[in-house]
Amino acid sequence: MEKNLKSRATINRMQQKGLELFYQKGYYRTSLDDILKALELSKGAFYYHFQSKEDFMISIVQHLLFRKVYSMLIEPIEGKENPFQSIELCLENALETAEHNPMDFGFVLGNFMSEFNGRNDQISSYLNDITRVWEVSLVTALQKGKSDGYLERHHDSEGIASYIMASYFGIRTLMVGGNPRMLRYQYMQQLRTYFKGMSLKSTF
Amino acid sequence: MEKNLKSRATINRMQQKGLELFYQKGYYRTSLDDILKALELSKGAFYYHFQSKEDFMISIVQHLLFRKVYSMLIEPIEGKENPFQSIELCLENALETAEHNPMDFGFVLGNFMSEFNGRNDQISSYLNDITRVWEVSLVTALQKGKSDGYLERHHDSEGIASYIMASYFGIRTLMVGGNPRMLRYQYMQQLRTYFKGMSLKSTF
DNA sequence: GATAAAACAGACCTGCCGGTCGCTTTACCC
DNA sequence: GGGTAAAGCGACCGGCAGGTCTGTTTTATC
Repeated sequence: MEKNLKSRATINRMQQKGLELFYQKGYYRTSLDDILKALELSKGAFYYHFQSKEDFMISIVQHLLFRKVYSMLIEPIEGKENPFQSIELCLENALETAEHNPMDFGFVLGNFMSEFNGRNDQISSYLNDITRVWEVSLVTALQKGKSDGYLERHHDSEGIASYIMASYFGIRTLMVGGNPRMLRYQYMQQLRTYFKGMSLKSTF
Repeated sequence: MEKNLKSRATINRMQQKGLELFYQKGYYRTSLDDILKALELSKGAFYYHFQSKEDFMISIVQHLLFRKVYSMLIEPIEGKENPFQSIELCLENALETAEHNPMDFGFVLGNFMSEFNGRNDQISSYLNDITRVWEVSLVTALQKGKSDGYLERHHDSEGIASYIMASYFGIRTLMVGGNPRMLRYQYMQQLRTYFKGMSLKSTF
């Protein structure tokens, strides 16, 4: 294998397993040895590719985590006609995936945010960047919805976006300890009620 | 001072400072030495009163944390007439307190839930107990609201309660990294919109 | 003021964690 | 196929964490 390719492959394996274990056990409770043992790699290999555990985490956030959030929550609503319908479908899918995941520990982004908030400003900052991209995507969809006549102009797109995000963050936390199936159903039902009150064209 | 009283006083000081630091830095990142140093107490004192760090945390959850959640989120809505109005006011107050707290790290209960979910079943269980008490209180208020003609009977009280809780969990997470003042305003605005769609007697 | 229990002090143990460093192996190039 | 740099190895280090244990101080009781 080409050297550069091998390097990238190793880095990728480390990031993948790192995200997996950090998500499962939390960043601070997961040691590098845990990750390296699972990959059958050594400390030397790790510190050849990364400067520190923190640097490693940042690379995971910026690459893997961002892509994960993007493909799951942002991309599915980009450029769609009806914002309410597309957001609803997108969240429904996200919750369904979580529900059927026997190893679900909540919303990755949300977990990391509460783990790093106030503890590590740099990582928090990168996590907030992702949140902001999601927010922008929701606001854009809602604004477009106004142009296309799905939503009255007087509504606050930013406010709606924040509310949607907050509710999703929260329901994912609740789903871990509660009945995921029921909570997903209840959540979608209430989200529809919420949307219905603002929607012009009744597609419900 | 009477012995038993002194014991209780020390235990209380430990729990208070423990909750404070666990909230600020997280449970796993806070060492017993951190807590004991802040209190000018020794390991001997700690292990005289508690069996382990975990035992200590459980006592904090069951006593301090429960009371905190109860007085802030449950008691204010108990026995009130208009459920929407009382819930709205209660959450408004909670968010305002958070907003003006320069050392805000999010919703205590939510942070602990995402820290312990999947890592420590026992503590998670106690945290979920608190969540459930909150849920029951919301459902009760909503059911009473149906009797008193504030809410149509066909609405799903449990679903509404879950949705309210989820949104609060989430907005508190977002407030740490974002603009708390704006987020609080947006949240309350959207909560009112959500309630408005279900409310019979228009008190808004 | 002697006594016994309660309350606390703090040195110490063991294990782990992030990080270092000198060395070996692997892959490419001429 | 020997040289060279990338890639990887793993023993080791210092620090700190939870927890133990022995000894000391405080407090109530007689």
